[in-house]
Amino acid sequence: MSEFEPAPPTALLPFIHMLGRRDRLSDEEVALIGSLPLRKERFTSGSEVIAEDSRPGESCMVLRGFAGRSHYLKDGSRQITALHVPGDFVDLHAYLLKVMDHGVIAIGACEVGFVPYGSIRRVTEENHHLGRLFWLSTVIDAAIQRAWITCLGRLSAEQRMAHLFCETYLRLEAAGIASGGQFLFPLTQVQVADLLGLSVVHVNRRLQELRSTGLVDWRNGTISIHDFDRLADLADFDPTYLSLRIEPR
Amino acid sequence: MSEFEPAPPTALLPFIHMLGRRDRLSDEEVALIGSLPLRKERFTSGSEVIAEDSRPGESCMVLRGFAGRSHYLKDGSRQITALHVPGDFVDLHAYLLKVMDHGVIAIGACEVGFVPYGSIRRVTEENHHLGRLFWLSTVIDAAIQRAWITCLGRLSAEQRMAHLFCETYLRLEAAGIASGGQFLFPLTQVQVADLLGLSVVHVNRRLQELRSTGLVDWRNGTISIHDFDRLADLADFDPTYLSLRIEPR
DNA sequence: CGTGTAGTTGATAGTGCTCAATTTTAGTGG
DNA sequence: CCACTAAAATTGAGCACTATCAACTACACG
Repeated sequence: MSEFEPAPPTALLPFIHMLGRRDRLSDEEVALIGSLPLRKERFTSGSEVIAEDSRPGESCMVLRGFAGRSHYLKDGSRQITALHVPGDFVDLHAYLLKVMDHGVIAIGACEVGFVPYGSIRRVTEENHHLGRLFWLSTVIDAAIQRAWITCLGRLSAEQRMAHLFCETYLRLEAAGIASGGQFLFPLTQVQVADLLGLSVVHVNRRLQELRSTGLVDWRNGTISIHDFDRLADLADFDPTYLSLRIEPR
Repeated sequence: MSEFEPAPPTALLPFIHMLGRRDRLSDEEVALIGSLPLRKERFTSGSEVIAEDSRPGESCMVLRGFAGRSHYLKDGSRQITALHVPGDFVDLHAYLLKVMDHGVIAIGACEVGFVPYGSIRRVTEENHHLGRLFWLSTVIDAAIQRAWITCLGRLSAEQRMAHLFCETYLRLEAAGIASGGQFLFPLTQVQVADLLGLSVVHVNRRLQELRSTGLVDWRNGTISIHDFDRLADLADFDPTYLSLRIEPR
């Protein structure tokens, strides 16, 4: 980073880190991202960050902790359609969609930053490359969602859980906040059930089975992956869809 | 359309129609879309339009028929993660992702148009509004995928099928090629099973049940929805996620 | 020490899968 | 136009995976 550019706010580092794993960023671009006005807010687990069917005027980004996208059905059941980690510009989608087709909720304690649409527009029009990187971030979200569709459609409960653990680890690593196969994972089993389209009881039982393989453990809000390769193999996990390669975009 | 602008090629009308259901397009923008070079190609059912793991240099758009995104698993099973209808700019995603994390296949006989990345870049940089609309098209894809995640995670087999029928009808209507509750649907039951994450046998049995409700029928490659509202109610279908509203984007 | 949440266990039922066979439909060449 | 063939749709039987319901335990917090 040039000594003449001010350092971006610490809160934005995971986002910059995440983009930096996908393409080169110029100093000017880093500064431009740093210039985004950011309204920070904290949420307790389960609370609503953005309401379904609302029309927000800002997009939100996860700064610390986890957030998710939630869909409620008529019968009261719920599906969490995405899990977002620090650095994810979660609601860039609504910048274009205008109306929320889903809610955004905090999963575990979570700090979120809100960026007004006007600033997003200014930055993307001012710098085409950055505009494409913002676009890229939504398109990576879509790729992750496709992987989840395959996961829910064709994998067993045990495989789905293993897949979630593999993916979450790599994404946290890409955001620069996990290494050595360990990461904080402050979800309840109910939340994991809603992520994986399973019942809590079944999540509990398959988790015990996964533990007994020795490949991975999840206790007290921490996941430890003891053998990533074999876990990935079990889950049919192929990280291509995370686009973790530096490419000119 | 201004009498001084040349009409866009017929092949692009579904795309223009689809965008026109989401925002107003100026004559100039329609002309700019019409200026995109389009290499057309036909595919027979099941053939590969774009290979998984490849690095294409053009994005493809469905002109006629259906296309889908496919994921193959190690054990040979397959999940189709998206169904695309005429007007869908399917592989705008790869414009940013660079490497295909999935394949694109023809579902039924299908005509596809290929647009080189250079032209996409030119158009989106030349006209910021059109750039946002291209972005929007990928973000709507993502919204549809989220709805599918909920569908696979929380709905019964019968509901999933009903949901697919409701969604496909509205999308075809938005592309200007379906009305009156009827549309061509040249999929095999195997393909529907791979879309819904079910076995063929089960698709067949639930389909018979759906038929017996009288709400919908699917025979000889044609779907007839006899009571959309009740079918949508059965499927817990809410079209919000399709963004079928004209908004300044 | 009481209360609430999260995690765990048992028992039972249901939904959807697999395997295997049969019927129907569509396409092909004679 | 018919016989032949392959693909698609359908049916039956048995089984596996996952859900539901209802307790019960463990732990954190005031």
